Amino acid sequence: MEITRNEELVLALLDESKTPLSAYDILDALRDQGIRAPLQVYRALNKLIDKGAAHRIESKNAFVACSRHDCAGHSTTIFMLCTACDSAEEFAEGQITEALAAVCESRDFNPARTVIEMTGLCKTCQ
Amino acid sequence: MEITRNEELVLALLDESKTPLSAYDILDALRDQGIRAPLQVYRALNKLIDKGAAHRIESKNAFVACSRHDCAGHSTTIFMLCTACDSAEEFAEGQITEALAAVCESRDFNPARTVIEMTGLCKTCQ
DNA sequence: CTTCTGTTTGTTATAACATTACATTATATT
DNA sequence: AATATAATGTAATGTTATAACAAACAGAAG
Repeated sequence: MEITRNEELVLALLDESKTPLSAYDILDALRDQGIRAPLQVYRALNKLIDKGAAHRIESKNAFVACSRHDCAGHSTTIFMLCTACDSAEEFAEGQITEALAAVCESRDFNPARTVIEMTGLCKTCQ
Repeated sequence: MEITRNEELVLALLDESKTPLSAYDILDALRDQGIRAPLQVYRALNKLIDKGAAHRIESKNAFVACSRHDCAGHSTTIFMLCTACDSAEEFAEGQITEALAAVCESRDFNPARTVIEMTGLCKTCQ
């Protein structure tokens, strides 16, 4: 799957950023480079998310580049979001992925997407 | 802690509803009963959430009544959200709560709030 | 009872986030 | 070149959430 110019711009920006960016942050940052409307940003973000190259942080309405190899893979992503420095640390944890899978099994739920987000203070900020 | 009139209206509506409601759904439903502006709804919702009487579903920007005794208690709430019937099933699972606590411990993260939401097909709909 | 204080309420306006609809351009295949 | 498909641009609009301020209310202190 090819990456388009707009996707490339958005992904590069997310990659450089130390914190999650809102769609409108992205729009503002890329006006020079020809991004003029929200839709251009949302389209690029959605494609990137489909490809596993970016994630949406639901509890912030914001977006980050995927920090792992390629999150299309099948373990559940967990985010630790710091309210002080606004950092977003991404990781996976086999035990939790499995525990959730077991719960779905036992309750006959067929999950398409799982969101795990913890908000609080990171190591540095507490 | 007293419950105010607006909180009562909003909570009663959420309690009756089989599915999560957006703030504007609530606003529309309660116009007759004197709710006229978004802020009245958001204020009530925030209070209810603080009291553990309601939850916000981050991945839907919607709200539900707490279906358990009183979620101020300290296990993490998990939601299973069905994309077909729009149901939201709430529950807790000790193993997952503990596994997340362990991860926080090991990474020196101090969590204030944890969101776990699984979106997919419920038992009935799949 | 009345003054003070803090909380809840109401209202308007506006900010922040996201999508619909439609016209256009690019690409790739036949 | 003709056609089909995907990507892009633009304007308008829809949806979600908060800021700022004024007013009403309730309880405590004098």
